Amino acid sequence: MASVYPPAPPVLKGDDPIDALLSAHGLRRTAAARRVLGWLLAHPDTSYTHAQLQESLAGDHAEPLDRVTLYRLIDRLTQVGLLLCRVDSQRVRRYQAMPASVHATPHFECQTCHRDSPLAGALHAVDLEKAAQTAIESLRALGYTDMHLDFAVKGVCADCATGAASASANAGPAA
Amino acid sequence: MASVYPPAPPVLKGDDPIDALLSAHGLRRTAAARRVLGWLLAHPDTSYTHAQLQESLAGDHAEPLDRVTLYRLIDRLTQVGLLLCRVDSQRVRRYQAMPASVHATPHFECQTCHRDSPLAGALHAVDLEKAAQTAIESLRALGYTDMHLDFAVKGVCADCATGAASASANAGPAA
DNA sequence: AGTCTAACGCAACTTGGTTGCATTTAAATA
DNA sequence: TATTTAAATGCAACCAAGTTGCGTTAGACT
Repeated sequence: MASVYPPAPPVLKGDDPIDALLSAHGLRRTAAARRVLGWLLAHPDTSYTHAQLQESLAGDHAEPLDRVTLYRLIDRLTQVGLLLCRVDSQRVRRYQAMPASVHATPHFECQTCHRDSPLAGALHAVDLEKAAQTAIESLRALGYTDMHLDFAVKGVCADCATGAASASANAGPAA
Repeated sequence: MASVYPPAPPVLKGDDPIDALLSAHGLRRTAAARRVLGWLLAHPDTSYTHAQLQESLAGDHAEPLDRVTLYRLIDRLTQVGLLLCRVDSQRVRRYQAMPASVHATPHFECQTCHRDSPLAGALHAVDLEKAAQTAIESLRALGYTDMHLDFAVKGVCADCATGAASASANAGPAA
């Protein structure tokens, strides 16, 4: 079948950026992995719980994707650094496609829709990072290890505070 | 019996600082409340899980203090502002006697012994607080609500990094 | 002393997450 | 291309942290 269209590599197998990412991190290119990573990459800057992910993925296609498989898949993606995992104030884990720079960069995290956005201008981000790095270095000199900066303004964003809140609070900003 | 020593009020009932705190916050002075709040006030700057608290309290006295009672007691103490509650990276809640100022004050949190100490000198705390407050104000002007600053350097402190780690990791720095 | 309600304590339940194990399948190799 | 083999899947059972319901105990306020 494929031989009828000889030199047409419109979407070459290894070309797909998601497949490439998976392989580059030593993971297999399975249907589940493609769906999860693809979905999270398509919805950056927002974090989702295991339950939200399962629901969103089930909504798209038919097959609901096993609970445990999703847990393990998420674990693997997180371990290789493709996902970022945070624990929210309700103590559930939220996952997000790994942003370019999270650590030491001031963010705003909306506690309702769970979007997060960098606080570039407002607060002098660069100065803060520098000050923080200095602090971390001096602590390291004292024997402290494994340090990272945890810096965020948390609250409810304007969208959620007005009226979109009810919708966002329930299902997350999936749509 | 008591009338034999007429004017001697060595430890007047209302005088106990813990009882005073409880009453001042509209809580009853029960044995359990006294034990929990007393213990946490005696071990400031460190956060404890429900399980650690239950164990520590059982160690002191005899009666083990019911699981659910402790959960509800901790909730009440937190709601009235006597305790501070955080969720750690293992997604379990950790409680601590409310420090004078937590919000907007840079802290170091040891992920092993769960002591936390202010980062006063290292990083220009005052400048940071000011910058952060400015950022928060400008966000508020945009319609953002319920904001607070979440600012900490997390890592492993020198004590835990060297050798005390094993002991601390298991039971916390209770002793 | 008597009343009223907060706090207690037991049992049952829920939620988010994990473990064991047999089956499937991507990918390395023959 | 067929064979091998270890990673990934999916089901069931399990676990820990936390919650809910409800009858009982005991502070606190008259």
